Amino acid sequence: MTAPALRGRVTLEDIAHACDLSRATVSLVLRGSPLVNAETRARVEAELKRQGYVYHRGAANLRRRESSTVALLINDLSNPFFAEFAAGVDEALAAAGYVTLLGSTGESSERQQTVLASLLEHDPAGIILSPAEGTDPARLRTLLGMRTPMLVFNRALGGDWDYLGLDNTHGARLATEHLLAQGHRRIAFFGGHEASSSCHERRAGYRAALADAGLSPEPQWIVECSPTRLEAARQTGALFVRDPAPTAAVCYNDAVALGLIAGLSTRGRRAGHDFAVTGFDDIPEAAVSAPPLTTVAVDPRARGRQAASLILQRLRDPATPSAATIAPVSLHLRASSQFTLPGDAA
Amino acid sequence: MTAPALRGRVTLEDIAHACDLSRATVSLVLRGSPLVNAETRARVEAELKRQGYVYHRGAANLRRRESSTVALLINDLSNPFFAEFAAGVDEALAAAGYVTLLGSTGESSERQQTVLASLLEHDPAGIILSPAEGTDPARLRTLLGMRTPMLVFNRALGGDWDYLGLDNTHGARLATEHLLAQGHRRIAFFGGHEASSSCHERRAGYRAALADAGLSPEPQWIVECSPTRLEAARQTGALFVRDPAPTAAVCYNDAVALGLIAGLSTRGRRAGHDFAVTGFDDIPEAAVSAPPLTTVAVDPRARGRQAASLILQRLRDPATPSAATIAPVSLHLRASSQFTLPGDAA
DNA sequence: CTGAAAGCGCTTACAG
DNA sequence: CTGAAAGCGCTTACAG
Repeated sequence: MTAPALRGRVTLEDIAHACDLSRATVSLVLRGSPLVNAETRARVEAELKRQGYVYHRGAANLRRRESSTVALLINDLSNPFFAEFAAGVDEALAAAGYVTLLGSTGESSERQQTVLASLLEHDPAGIILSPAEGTDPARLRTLLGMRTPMLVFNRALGGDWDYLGLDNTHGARLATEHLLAQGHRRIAFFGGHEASSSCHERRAGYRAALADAGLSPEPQWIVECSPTRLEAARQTGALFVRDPAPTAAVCYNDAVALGLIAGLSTRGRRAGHDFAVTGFDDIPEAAVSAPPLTTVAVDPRARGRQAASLILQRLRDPATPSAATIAPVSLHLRASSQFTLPGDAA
Repeated sequence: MTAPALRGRVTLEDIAHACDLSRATVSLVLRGSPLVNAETRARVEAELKRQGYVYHRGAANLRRRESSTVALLINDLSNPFFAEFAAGVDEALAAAGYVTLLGSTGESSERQQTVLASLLEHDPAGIILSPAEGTDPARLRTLLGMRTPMLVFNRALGGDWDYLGLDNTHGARLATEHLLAQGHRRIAFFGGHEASSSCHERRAGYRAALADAGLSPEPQWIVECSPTRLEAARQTGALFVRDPAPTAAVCYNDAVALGLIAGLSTRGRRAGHDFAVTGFDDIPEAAVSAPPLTTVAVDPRARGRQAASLILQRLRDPATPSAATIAPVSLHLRASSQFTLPGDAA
């Protein structure tokens, strides 16, 4: 089997010629102008269909100095959090008549510069960026200039870009309060790197909840590790090197929590029985792990829709106050019904 | 905080004017022509940087009648299979200098028509489509015409489009042989709809493996259900209504397998102990379910890279034979080490 | 109600 | 080595 023969493009000129009209009139038909005679319009529309005309939005955008695309730059779609976020962004952009230009940084700030430069050449009306770790705002600004509005998601960069963040502090507080309500008093914060803003904020929420309960964490209860399942499993032992050992842990995210559950199991402990664990993100795996994980639901798809509508609003009205002042997203705890703990009040 | 003042676009004309040159010469510099005097080139490059020039690829593409985008139409990024696939596509397209235009059909053939029409107006060089269920090839062809090459992924549509499919038959055979090797003789095929080509093919592989072992399935071992976790859990009972009941099931996909595991648990049976289950896809949840699932690894990310390189090859050489003749992807079984079964040879 | 003309930002033969 | 001119497919005042 061979490829079908490709045909050349049908242009307005072709339609105009066939209808004995000028390009201008055909263009008016396309754009739904009321000036055009009804009979003329009908003739043109029939011809458009007959020749299989496809509007060349790029040419129109060039002439009108507009753009109908928005660039979406994320870490990687392999991460369900970003995949859901991207799905939400695309859904809302499509509904508004925009097309999503996709780019992945792979969590590398170098690649981020390259990919962003490439996307900018496609003249997006706006940009939604979930910044790679270690992003330098100054370099970003140099690349971006002042032409294209950008919404930063998930990781604050400073600068005067719009920003949509999760209320990490509040989320971690919810998780910590959940464990306190179960009777736990020796609660660890497990995973993440203090240098990242989201980890920093989550730890703050954790400390605040403990402080409200008149508690303060032992230093050895705060354990750093890369936010991956594997690293978390490897670092599990760090929780138990010194007494008093914790009886529960607020984890930086679900990946870490799942790794911790595995790590506990290796040590003969059963999560949800000997040791309580909470996650953050509510990734699909959280619901099917054994036991199902109590976690902070972030609803990344809704965040995506929200990000899209923020950037669209900015495009409509460039003078609106920056979204950096918009209240952070509120989160809720999705507690697993199967996740009950023995009273372990120390 | 207010939005930064947006500035107008810097064009070749601006650079040319500043350097006392014509647009043509600046264009030659951009395109790396050896004709340009070295000193002139240096001056232009400095000025490009100074003014923060951004190449307008759309304008260039219009003039050159080229395109540097590829449209990717998938069901929904919420499905990790498609998210991984999309990640692979984007990775390979970006490496080749293309930008991905994203579109989601939500498994609706109506939306597929709408979204594809919108993407076509952005003049993609090619299209990668994972078709929605119930896609009508004739309507697709009407919309597409003969201008834009398309690669169909995962679900055969007929027509003379390029096609990349999984070797479903082989995968299901592997899963079935795995269960046979464990000693099972009464093996069900659970989930999916016969009408879908992938389900049809997987059942064929299952039957073939059984036939090779001198077995043929009882009719009640073939159970239809929608390929979702919930439906699978609901349909679990259908496996046990009549004797002889199966001792194992080859599931249509991982979602169905996880639903079946839940359904078994409701009935007091333990998957991997009283009843053996295999999946298909190797989604991330498969590894963390209890017990971890033995499944057919499809490596959707590699499929994405493959799809991208096929469409790129088609763009390079429109006359290459259609990929419909390309050998289907081979699959392998990812057996969970924790998944051991009692000998249950009937 | 319709057409001629100019122009969006670029490229590419063709001269010189 | 550099520039003038035409043109990609469209839109939009401006005439008529």
